[in-house]
This record gives sequence, C-alpha cells and structure tokens, in this order.
Amino acid sequence: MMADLNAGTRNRISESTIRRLSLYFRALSFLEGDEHETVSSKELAKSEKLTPAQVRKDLSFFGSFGTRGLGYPVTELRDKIARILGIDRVWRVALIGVGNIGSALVSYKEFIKQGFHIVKLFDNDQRKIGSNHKGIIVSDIKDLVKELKDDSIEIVVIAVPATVAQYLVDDVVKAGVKAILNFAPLNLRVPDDVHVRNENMAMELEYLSFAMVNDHPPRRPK
Amino acid sequence: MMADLNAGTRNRISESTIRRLSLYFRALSFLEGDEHETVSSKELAKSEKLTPAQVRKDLSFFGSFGTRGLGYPVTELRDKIARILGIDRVWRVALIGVGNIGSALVSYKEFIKQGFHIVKLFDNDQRKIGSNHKGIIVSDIKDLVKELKDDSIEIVVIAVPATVAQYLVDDVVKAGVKAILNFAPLNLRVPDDVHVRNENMAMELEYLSFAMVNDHPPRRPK
DNA sequence: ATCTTCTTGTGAAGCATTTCACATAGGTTC
DNA sequence: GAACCTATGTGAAATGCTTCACAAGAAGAT
Repeated sequence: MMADLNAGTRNRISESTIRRLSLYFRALSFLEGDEHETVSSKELAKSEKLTPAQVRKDLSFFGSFGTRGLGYPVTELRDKIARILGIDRVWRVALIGVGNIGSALVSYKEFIKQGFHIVKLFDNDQRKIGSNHKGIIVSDIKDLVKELKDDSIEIVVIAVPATVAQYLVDDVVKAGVKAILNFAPLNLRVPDDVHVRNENMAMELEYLSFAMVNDHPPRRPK
Repeated sequence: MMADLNAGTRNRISESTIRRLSLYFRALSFLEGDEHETVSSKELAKSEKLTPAQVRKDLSFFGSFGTRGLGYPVTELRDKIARILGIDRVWRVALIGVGNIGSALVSYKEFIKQGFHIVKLFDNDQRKIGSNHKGIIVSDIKDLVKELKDDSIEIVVIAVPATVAQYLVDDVVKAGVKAILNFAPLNLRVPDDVHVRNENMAMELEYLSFAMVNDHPPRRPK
C-alpha cells in the first residue's frame, strides 16, 4: 500500500521515518559488500539500534519489499530506498562560503557517493574568488542569483557567518532554489515552499553536555 | 517545579525539549545584543518557528523563569538555560582525525563560544603528527588511551573514516570518556553509560532530496 | 503434498509529545 | 488600591509515534 505523500498533513510521513530510511540505506550498503543476499528486520534493526517492528513499519509506508519467512533482498531494498529518498540520481549543489567548513565539505566524499555533486562555489573574499578548489573555480557572490539560475542549481549549502546568511538566502530563494542546507547558527526565514535543514554542530555537543551534567539516560529500544 | 532528571525512564526529559533549549539559548544570546530586557514566549517561539505553548512547556520542566504579564528576563533566562545545558563551564574536548572535517572543527568558533575547548588532536598520519593546528600539536593515535586520561578529556569528537572509527572508539571508552560526538557514517557500539551523538551531514541532504522528490510538506506550527 | 519454521505486514494498543485553554498573578494606570 | 491588561504555568485533550501481537505467506524438509 503506497502512502499518499502529497496529502498535506494527513498521511504525512514522519521526519523520523525519513531519517531512519537514511540509516537503512547506509546499513544495506554495508551489507551489500558482504555475502548477504537477504536481511531480516531483526538484523537491520540491530545494526542501527532500533526495533524490528520499527523497521517493518517504516518500510510498510512505502510498500511491501520483503518475503515472509525470509526477509528483505539486500540490493533490491537498497535500490528501492535510494529511489524513495531521491538519491538514485545526481543533484546539482552549490556551496556558499569557502571558509573552514565550506572547504571541508567540498572534499567530503559521502556527498559525492550519494549523488550530491557540488558544482559551484561562492565567496565574497577577493582573495578566494577565482581560486581553484577540487577543480571548481570560486565565483563572486555578487553574481549569485544569475549563476544559480544559469547552472540549474537545485540545492544550496550555506556555510557563511550568521550575520550574512539571511541576506544571501533571500537571493538564493530569488534564484528559485527550493532546498537549503544551513550550517549558519540561526533560523532562516524562507517561503513555505522552500525546504531548509539545519546542521547545528554545537547543538549536538550541548546535548552531550546536558546528558553528562544531568546524568540523563539515553533512550534504548526494547 | 524541578523535574527529576535521574528518574530512569519515568519523567525523562525528551530529546526534542533539550534540542529546543539549545535554540532558546541561541535566540536569547541574539536578543541580549539588542535593547530587549524581557521576551515573551510568543516572541521566542516566533524566532525559532515554534509555538508559544511549546516554549512555556519546555521551560516549565525546569522551573518557573517568567513573570506573568511580562515575559522572561532575557539575560537571566539565558544564564539559567546555560546552567541546565551544562555550558556554563569549560569542557575539555579531544578531536581524533585531522582531515578535512577535523581541521575545520579545530577553527570552528561556535564550539569555543559555548565552552567546548578542543585541547588535544590525534591522527595516525606521520606527516600530521607533531604539526601545529591553531596552537595544538597533533599527537600520535597510538598514545590515545594514555593521553586522554592524562589530559582529563571529557568529550571526544570522532572525525575519521568509518572503517577505523569503531576500533578507536573502543580505546576512547577504555580511557573512561563518557561522551562522543561522531562524524563517521556508522553506528558506534558503546556501553550503556557512554553517550554518543551522531552528526550525519549526508542524512540532511537526503532529507532535502526526499522532500523535493515527494513534494513533502514541511511541518509548520499552528 | 503436507507440515514446520520463519519472518513479514499491519490493525490496534500503548506511550510520548504537542497543543489547548484558562485560572492565576505581576505590572501599570488612574 | 482597585481595575485592567497581559502573559505565564499547567492540567487535560488532542495528536502523533512506537511497540505489540498475530494472521498470513513463503520456503524447505520429510
């Protein structure tokens, strides 16, 4: 039974489910290397510290991919999930801000592996503009809107200081980009049809800090 | 009314609440710069795209910080949250893996600002060992356990390839470290009393990809 | 061909989190 | 100092998510 993903709030797939699909995808990619032909919900759950029921329920939102008594075919399921996540294709990504984090992301192999190709770099620093990072020439930020459009950029990664991020994002929206991965520590204002995900590294450290200070028990399945 | 944070599963503060505390902390830090003396749950909610009720409920788990009819005192609330999150002190952090991401993190100002001081670097590459990054000399990974102990490291950041991460984490655990921030794309196995948070940058891009392919509506409050 | 075993797929139950709604209380004005 | 205004703090309702439990389907053995 395929869920209707377009049904507004009703039937909406939860954020948690989608994030777990990423985990399943990763686990299946590992298994593919091994001799495994099939994998059970139990095994898949164990490798990501989840419950078997959770795995089955998540997958059931998108279809029936398994065989009763046997499990799920590894390669096939991996491909199906790639399809669902939309990573069975190449995405054209632009990165704004070639500083510490930006530079690291240009060379980050996980992105390429999953079809996220950074094809464009922007900065406002004259010393960086024109320079070459992994074969990509850094463009001047002042040409942002035009170049994003001309190059059919679909996803933009923001890796600039918080003070200038909103200003740049307004231009990114103007260029028609509908997806933004934001590393700047602030909440970006965008229209309803633009997707934003925030990557907040300090937040994860704060969680660890809280957990230690308060002796907060981790949530464990079962 | 203070919640009992040590009460095992009962009364456990939810992960979402803690993550939102980080957001409130950030928003309050911004406001402090302005002329604002107090802030209402409504204003605080708006700046992070949440509901006022959510803000009040979150804070109520930890005490009564506001004044009816007026709102919350900005500086005081900010300090209280810092206390709750355990970021009213300095944490000694070690970073393992001085590659692309590792190098970026050493210079990442948000960490320092919030009291997370990277005081130790490790790598297994002979060309990197002994070199100086932002005033810190890179240590040989083979001395990991001893040096983590000797330097009273409390938090370890893992920024190495997935293939070697588990092996290193076993040593980190051996050294008595109870908190790990993991950038390697795999699920680390650790004892129950060790806290792990995963930073999975590809996962966020996958979420964006999913949202675009499936025309998935973002969840909006109200 | 039937029996046994294994594991899926899924309503329903059980929990957890969010939102509602309002009594309550501090501040301000007259 | 009383009346009014405003925004908190919080039980209770509503919503959302996870886990349970089992019928049903597929493969392999005898």
